[in-house]
Amino acid sequence: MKIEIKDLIQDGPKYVLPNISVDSVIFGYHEKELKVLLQRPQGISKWMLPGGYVHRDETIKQAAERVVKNRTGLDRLFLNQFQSFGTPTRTKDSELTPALFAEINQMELDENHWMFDYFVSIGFYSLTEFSKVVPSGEFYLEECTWWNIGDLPSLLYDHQEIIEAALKALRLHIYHYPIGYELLPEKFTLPEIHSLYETILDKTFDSRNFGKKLIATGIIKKLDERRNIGAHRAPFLYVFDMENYNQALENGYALFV
Amino acid sequence: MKIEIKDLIQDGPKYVLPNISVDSVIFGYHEKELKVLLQRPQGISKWMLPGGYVHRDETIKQAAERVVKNRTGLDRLFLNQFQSFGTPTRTKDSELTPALFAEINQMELDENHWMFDYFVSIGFYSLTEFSKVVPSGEFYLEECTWWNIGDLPSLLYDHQEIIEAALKALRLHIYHYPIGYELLPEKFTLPEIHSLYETILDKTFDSRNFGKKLIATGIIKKLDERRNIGAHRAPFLYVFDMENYNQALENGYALFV
DNA sequence: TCCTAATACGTTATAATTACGGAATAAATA
DNA sequence: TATTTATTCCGTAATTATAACGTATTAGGA
Repeated sequence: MKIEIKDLIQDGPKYVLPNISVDSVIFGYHEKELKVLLQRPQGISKWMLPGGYVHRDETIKQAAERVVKNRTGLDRLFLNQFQSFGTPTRTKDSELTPALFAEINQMELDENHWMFDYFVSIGFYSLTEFSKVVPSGEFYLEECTWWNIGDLPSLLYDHQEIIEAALKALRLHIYHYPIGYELLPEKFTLPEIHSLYETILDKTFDSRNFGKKLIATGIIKKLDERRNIGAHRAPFLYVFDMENYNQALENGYALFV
Repeated sequence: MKIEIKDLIQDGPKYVLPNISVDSVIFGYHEKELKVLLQRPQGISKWMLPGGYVHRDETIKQAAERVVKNRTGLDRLFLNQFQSFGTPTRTKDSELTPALFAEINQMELDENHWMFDYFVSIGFYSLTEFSKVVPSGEFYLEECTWWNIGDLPSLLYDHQEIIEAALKALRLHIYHYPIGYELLPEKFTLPEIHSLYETILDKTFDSRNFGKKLIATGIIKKLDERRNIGAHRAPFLYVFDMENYNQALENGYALFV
């Protein structure tokens, strides 16, 4: 169900749950850089996470999926709830006031408008294949682009804190569950998946030991093909063994200690 | 701030956030059994987790602390947010209907009463020292007691699922962070903390190796005292080294692989 | 043909973990 | 007083996992 923005502003709680939002930290991986998708609303200098309200007929996870799909176009997602944020003042900001919001939307709205109330936000993070994503905003957004994780702009509300918590959760996740299926092409090389892990964890691993351990887990299978990478020895291609991969997602495993 | 129940039922959203609740899984440990504190409302056959609403001037964590304090009397708590639950139908129950609720409270209230709307619940779990707790209900509760984790009664809503998720989160937590400070007496023996870990993880550990490893982490210190346990060799007493313990809470550590 | 930079494969040294033998101890019992 | 029993406590050997590193292979380019 698509809700008209004017209706939403005026009668929000008729369509969505008041005082609850979902915010998504969308991670992308590209050329050995970990990135986050951020958006900037009209008339505001600060950036924020893609977020939205929960429709009365959907689950919180479906709400997060809808938000991510609107920004990335992707719906086959690795999506993970990691933490909820609830402090009475977390969405107060001196720049983004009800008055400014009213002016931008050319409407009258009072100080206690429902959108400026105490909001508890459920945080999700997702990992997406950077190259498949077409960042797209909505009419109320001026920009929607990727930012390197190490070089973020000034953020609205407590969104800096949310990103940090998401990154921490992602890194903890990697120690127990495999990743890569959503981030790498179907066929990939050992150095590619090696770089992926190094980038996300911001650590280096001995490539010889890394490959040995990863193969030992059984989650990847070697193919009888190589990829031509130009002026160097052609590396073998691998694919994920989805049976073992999914089992590791279910039961967990330890790739590093 | 204490809110009168009649006011809450009639004008809830004036005092608390609508559509949001906090539910607490309160774990207790006693005689090698892991227990959960549950309550049963008047006129209902099913049991439920202690839960409550979020006051407009408190954080979600403070709300959870208030709930736990009301049920256990304890305020020095190990309290951990682990997951939020949000499905439109999660708080529909054929037994606990608005009509029954109205009858119990001797009030008129319609089908769409705010308390029976779609609620998103933020789940917290806490570990408490069983012996210090005095389970106490409120006037609308008929019972409030401990249940063994392996032998739970029939539960209201999705509370069975919430308990399972809490236990999973607790067990994952133990692999990375120390526990015991809230659960054991100030001075405890190696066999005592050994049993605690075995009970919570539902696994056995070699007592000789367990002790060696735990001492090696530096989070406990041996005293020059023994505890008289009757007909057997008196075990040495230990205390937590709070500096190392808190550092392990901050940075994490691996006691088991 | 040789050089360079990357992948691929293997071996060894070190560290961590697990398994287990057996002494010490406190109190009840014969 | 000696024996039994259940438990704590200390140490060591065997096994396994991890980390460190050496070197062969291979593609393109100088």
